[in-house]
Amino acid sequence: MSVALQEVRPVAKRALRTEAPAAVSAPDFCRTCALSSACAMVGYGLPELSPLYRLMEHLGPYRAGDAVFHQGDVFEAVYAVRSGAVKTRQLDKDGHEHVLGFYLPGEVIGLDAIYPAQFPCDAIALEDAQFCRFSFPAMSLLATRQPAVQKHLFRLIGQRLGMRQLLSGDYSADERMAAFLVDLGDRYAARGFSATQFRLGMSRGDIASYLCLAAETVSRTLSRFRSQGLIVLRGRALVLQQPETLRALGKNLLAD
Amino acid sequence: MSVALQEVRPVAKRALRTEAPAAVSAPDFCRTCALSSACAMVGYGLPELSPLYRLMEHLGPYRAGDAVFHQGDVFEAVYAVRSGAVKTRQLDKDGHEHVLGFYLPGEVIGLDAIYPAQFPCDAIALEDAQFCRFSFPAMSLLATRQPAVQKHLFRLIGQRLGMRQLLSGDYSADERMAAFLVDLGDRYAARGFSATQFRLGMSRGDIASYLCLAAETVSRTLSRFRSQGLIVLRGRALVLQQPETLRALGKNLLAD
DNA sequence: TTGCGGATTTGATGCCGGTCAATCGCGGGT
DNA sequence: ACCCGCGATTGACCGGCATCAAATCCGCAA
Repeated sequence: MSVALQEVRPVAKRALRTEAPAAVSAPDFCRTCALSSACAMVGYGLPELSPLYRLMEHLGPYRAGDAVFHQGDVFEAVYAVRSGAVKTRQLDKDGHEHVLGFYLPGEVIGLDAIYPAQFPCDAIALEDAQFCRFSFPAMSLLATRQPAVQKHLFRLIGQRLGMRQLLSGDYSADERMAAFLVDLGDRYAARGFSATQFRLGMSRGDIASYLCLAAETVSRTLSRFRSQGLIVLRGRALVLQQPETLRALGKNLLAD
Repeated sequence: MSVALQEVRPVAKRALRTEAPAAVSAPDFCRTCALSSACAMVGYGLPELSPLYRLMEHLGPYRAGDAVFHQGDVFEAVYAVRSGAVKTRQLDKDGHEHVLGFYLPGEVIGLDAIYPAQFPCDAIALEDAQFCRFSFPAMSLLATRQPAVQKHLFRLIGQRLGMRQLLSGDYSADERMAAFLVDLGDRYAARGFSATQFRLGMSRGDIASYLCLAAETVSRTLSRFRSQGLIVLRGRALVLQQPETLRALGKNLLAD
């Protein structure tokens, strides 16, 4: 069975180095990264950008359970996932965990720390993972010189905002679960993987926290989806058998 | 009894006109506006900004129930509330309304439309209201030349993002309601009004939709808060009698 | 002032999903 | 291969909030 999350690793090993501006031969990973446009601005021989050459650096590998940054850390950079999978989570004042999001290769973590300039959450690797770290001051500066980068940043932030708004409605467990699965599939597809076969990198408890449900409800809902033939599920390996039925179920939570 | 929302109107009538760059005599309203820094960049005699003189224009007055913009409209501008109060709402694919937010004088609407460049919601005046409209392309351009404006924009967007994340947790009706009241008070205070005495400009149904509760639950919760001495409520006129108790109740939903 | 319609409050009832608890299954380490 | 332990599943039960319904309040206009 396909294991999408793991297929990324070999590719990521030959990812772009800022010191080696191998423009044309940028690896597959970078082509699908959400920050590729900012990245492309670096190392393409624009003299006025030379102070920004150190905009990006590589981080990792991290092991499952490691934190990339912690709640309360000063915000100095955003992170693009190069390989692996990550969750962000908040500990509330009573110590309860709330998962804010999951991030796949090519996606960007940390944008919600712009205000108030410190991270509102921990970022925890769900499996072995690597990252590209982008200094945010440097990126802001780049944005003032390259309107395309500024536009891209606005876009990335706005995207997260829209997603959050949807999740804050009052929806049933079925709607949330269906939308979650379809959204994951769509995001895998956007990064070049299968939209219907992938591995859930996170525990049932993480999913539950993200969707504001109990872990038992997640489990029950998935079991029912399976008995209805909507999905095939063995452990964390998932196949969406009827993605359009699921999409219809979650339509109010999905953009478009 | 103090009626904060209405006290804004007389002030707003002498608000800044772009055609009359009366720098020093900017009225009280502009001093507390969330976009004042961007506004201040305009009309302060910086020659290189001359093409941006038309960045801002006045809109209104609108009547209660009027829409400032509609779901699906192309995103070309953001709007600062000059007077009155506004809600933004989304109609889902089944036609059910979901209130996304309420906006007081000095606050900014429309930032969540940056991506995908169209408004995800209607903006509806809750009472008579006036606005300042800021062309977003012009403001983006200004941001590339004035890093302070760019920073401010990032900050405003990030602020909304943080607020959304909180509301998407699973909290009880009491927590949501208490946090809602305290947040409103804090926001009035930030704009120079009383933090403990104000008028609820929106219906119970609007509050319910915003907090993902039923209107009856909102009513019952408020009644209980009243019987516990936490608030005094007559119709839509509200006094927070024990703001710190309320703040403690809603602590997990409130920033800081 | 009176009368109307919508908003709000209050009550009765039911359901979805949370909680508690027991069992099962799988993966890792020895 | 065999445990061991945590994650996942399944069942039983319960509670908070939605829903349905009815009464009351309030603003507005004639």
